[in-house]
Amino acid sequence: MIKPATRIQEKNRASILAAGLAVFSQYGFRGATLDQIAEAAGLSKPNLLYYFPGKEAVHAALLEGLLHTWLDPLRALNPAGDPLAEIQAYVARKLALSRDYPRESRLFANEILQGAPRIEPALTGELKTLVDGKAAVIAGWIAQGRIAPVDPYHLIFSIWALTQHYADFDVQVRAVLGPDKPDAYPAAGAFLQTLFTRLLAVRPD
Amino acid sequence: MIKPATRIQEKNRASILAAGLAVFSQYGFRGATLDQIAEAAGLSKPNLLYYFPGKEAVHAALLEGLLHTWLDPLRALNPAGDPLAEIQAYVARKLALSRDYPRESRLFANEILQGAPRIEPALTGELKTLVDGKAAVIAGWIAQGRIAPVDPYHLIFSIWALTQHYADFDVQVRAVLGPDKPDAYPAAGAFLQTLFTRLLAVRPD
DNA sequence: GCTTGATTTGACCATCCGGTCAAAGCAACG
DNA sequence: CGTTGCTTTGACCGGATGGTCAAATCAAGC
Repeated sequence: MIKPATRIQEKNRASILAAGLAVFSQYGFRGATLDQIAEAAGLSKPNLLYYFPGKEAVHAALLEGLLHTWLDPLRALNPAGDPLAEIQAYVARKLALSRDYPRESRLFANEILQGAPRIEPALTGELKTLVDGKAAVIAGWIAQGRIAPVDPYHLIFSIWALTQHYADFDVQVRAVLGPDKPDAYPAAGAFLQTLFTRLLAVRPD
Repeated sequence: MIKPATRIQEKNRASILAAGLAVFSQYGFRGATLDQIAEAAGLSKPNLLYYFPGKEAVHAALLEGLLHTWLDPLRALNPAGDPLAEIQAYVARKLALSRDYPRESRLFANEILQGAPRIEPALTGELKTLVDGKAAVIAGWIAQGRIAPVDPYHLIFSIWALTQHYADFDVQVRAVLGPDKPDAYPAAGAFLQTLFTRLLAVRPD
């Protein structure tokens, strides 16, 4: 019963989502206008509304696709791996996400900042479940003495905060570092590796 | 030549700013409406516009007052103090700011997220100057071997990111921790103290 | 080339929103 | 009480914005 979605449909839906990402992430939901999105997508406004029933729907489609991508790096944390290496790899993946998909990060940040009116259910559901699971894994590592003791939840928060900061507060980072340092990410990566090593490495004594 | 601002003027201006803070921090600049702000302030819209020339002016007044408050904790970093204690105290002050003034934090975050269209000059000016100065102080401490070597700029970024996260992403933090843990700040404070101690303490060897 | 269904669009609508204005209310002071 | 200047407001305006609709265009199969 599902219509098989022609070539042209896929193409237009894709460019609308791409345009929506660009516009929503820069101006926020209310700040974005359908005309802006339509123009960025190379379509007329009524034509855009032929593919999505409304502004809300474009935004919702973006957020839905986003959450998965965003949680994948955490999902990949392997309980059977070496604890410190696993966490370092997670940090690196998350930082790469900030570097490569800053607009997605800002779209997400905008949503949370406004109180997550559209994805609150996903936070208390999917997100919490996943984090609870991984926090238990980390707590296990700590109990085994394989990493230094820390609150697993706040450890995860710290990874989110530190990595997303470089995407969400990009303008500020750039302003402080000055124009000669156009790319903060190499130094950021090195810093974060140092930070989490010193935080988590079991002291040799 | 300056009019001495009556009691009633001060009161109304104050309640407009309070209302503006509440509304702007929740909905962003474009998402906020003058009617909302006026109602929250207990005034009619034209009456609000009698005290401020426009929406922009209310927002600007809020941001202006904000930057000073926001930078004070960093300004108080004392070059003559004990390095680790100074940084820990800075972290504590900044975290207290997130706890006590979350709306101010979100207002600022909103502005930066949108590309800082209204306070970019302050970022490249006042902010950068202050950070450059304090980064030099930290670099001095490192050169003297009084704290472990780290990139001073990214150290400062990490303090901002970690403390502001608890205000800006409050909804997410709450969603993950669940309803039984209504106040994340005590645990957050302890976690951050541990983190920065392990990051910066000079290893006894 | 004709039919059919998918796609596109110009014109239009209702609502919201920032902002104006003239007039009304009101407090203070002579 | 009357005047003066500060404060408040109902009514209104113009432009932006989300969304609709009927008609036009186009693509594909026959």
